[in-house]
Amino acid sequence: MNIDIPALNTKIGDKCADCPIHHRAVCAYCEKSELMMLETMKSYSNYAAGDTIIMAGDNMKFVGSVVTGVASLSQTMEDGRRQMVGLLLPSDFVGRPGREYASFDVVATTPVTLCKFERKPFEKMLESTPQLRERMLEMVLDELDAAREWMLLLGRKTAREKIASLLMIIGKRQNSLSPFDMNSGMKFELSLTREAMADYLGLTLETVSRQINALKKDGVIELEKKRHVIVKDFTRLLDETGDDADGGYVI
Amino acid sequence: MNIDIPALNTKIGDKCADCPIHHRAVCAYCEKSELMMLETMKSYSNYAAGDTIIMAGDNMKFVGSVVTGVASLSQTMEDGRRQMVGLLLPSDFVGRPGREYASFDVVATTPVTLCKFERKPFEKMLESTPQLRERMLEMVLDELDAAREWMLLLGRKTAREKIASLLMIIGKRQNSLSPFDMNSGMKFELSLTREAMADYLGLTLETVSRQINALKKDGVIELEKKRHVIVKDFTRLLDETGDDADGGYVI
DNA sequence: ATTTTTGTTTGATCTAGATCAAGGCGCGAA
DNA sequence: TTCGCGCCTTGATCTAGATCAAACAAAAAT
Repeated sequence: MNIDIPALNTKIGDKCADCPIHHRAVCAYCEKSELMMLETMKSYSNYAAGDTIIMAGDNMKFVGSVVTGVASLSQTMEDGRRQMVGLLLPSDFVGRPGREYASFDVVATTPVTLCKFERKPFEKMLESTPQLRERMLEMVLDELDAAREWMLLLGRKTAREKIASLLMIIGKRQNSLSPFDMNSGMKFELSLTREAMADYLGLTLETVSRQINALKKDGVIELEKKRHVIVKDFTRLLDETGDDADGGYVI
Repeated sequence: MNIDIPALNTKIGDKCADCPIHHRAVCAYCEKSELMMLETMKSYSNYAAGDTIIMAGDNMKFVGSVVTGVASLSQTMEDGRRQMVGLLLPSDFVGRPGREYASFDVVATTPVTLCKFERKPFEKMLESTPQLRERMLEMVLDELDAAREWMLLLGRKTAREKIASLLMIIGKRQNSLSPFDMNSGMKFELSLTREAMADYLGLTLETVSRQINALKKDGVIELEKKRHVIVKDFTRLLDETGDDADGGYVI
């Protein structure tokens, strides 16, 4: 078997024919689902907000990608301290080919639809499809870079910088914006609770609340309905992240 | 070209015939160096402590692996705040096939010998050698897991837990120990300055100094010559990390 | 052998963010 | 329409770790 899969080169923002989502990676194969179905046994699952999709230590039966909703990748210490180590938005890949057991919890933050493939058949496909493996490697390298950016945030940024960075990342991602447009404002839904944000940023929920309201008071953002953010002053928000003006934020 | 490279399955601790180091990944190809030399143009470089090996933004001319010494992967903010995002010990891979530019600084912490391959030929080899790509993917997945473990440390651990975790990681790695032996003590060289440790842990050097001396006073470790650590009570140190007794620390 | 330089310890003080403690504000259920 | 329950806000207080400031130790450099 050696099928040419042009969709492998799918970039963020391209649409996949089958799934109504922005695919950047693996689920791009859905386009070939008639072909792949046979051996990958694709299926969809829905999860309610708060559901644990995968627990650390679980035997990983499937890999897949997020179709709708937001899930989080997190770690919990025995005494309850929790750290989110990844945010899974639509098009993000879930699971690890070649890994028998999960290292982290995957929890649905909002209602989530997942597009699943059984792991074993997927791994077989991976073996026979060099482009897929290549794409996989590229994807994981991106994740690694993102994780390392996040380490800077966790280790060295102030609470305000952390919040600004989070807003930038989610806003940009949701608006599928390149690093250089939008000098005007942007508007997006922040589908995380204050607690989830705190777990992501290594803060307490009280500090998150205070900092968000401080940014509001300072006229950098506006809030409507608590979860809808309007960035009034984009350049200012970027400043507040503490990052170099040019770089990064392409997650 | 389709050479079988059994060394690809080299595990941590196995010796490579050519380089006098423990290879777990790519440099395992040195075993095949006669064959590969032609197109990969392997070479060695030495760096003094403090030398910048690669700067963020540099055009990456090579990939390679650390043969001797310790290097660090780090990020610096405009105002000088620095966060280490990875520690490169002997056998660790440096660089990113498929990436034109470096995302992070690589700095020699101690004198370092690097085994280098030009990136382009290496990438070509990667294309023609599926096992190599597979190995590469596995390696990057490990790094990603390690980065995420570190995110928990940075976001949620106390200063004391951070120090204990660092000592565990370096000690275990240097002694090539599996997670289950050594109920007695262990001894190792801690080749990082207090400042480097601080940059790694998201602390100040004063706090690092105080916490190390606190662990000494509490009888968990002993110090000889400032950079040589003797872990007196291994179980105790493990406790102090805050981690589950069983898990992880296989970097 | 003596001066620099570079790294480490230790103390005193300060502060960002944590912790503790009420209230408030939707919103779905009854 | 009111009750209850998840979120969110806001205030008061506390504290781990940062910051500031010396002095000390060990290794280079002269």
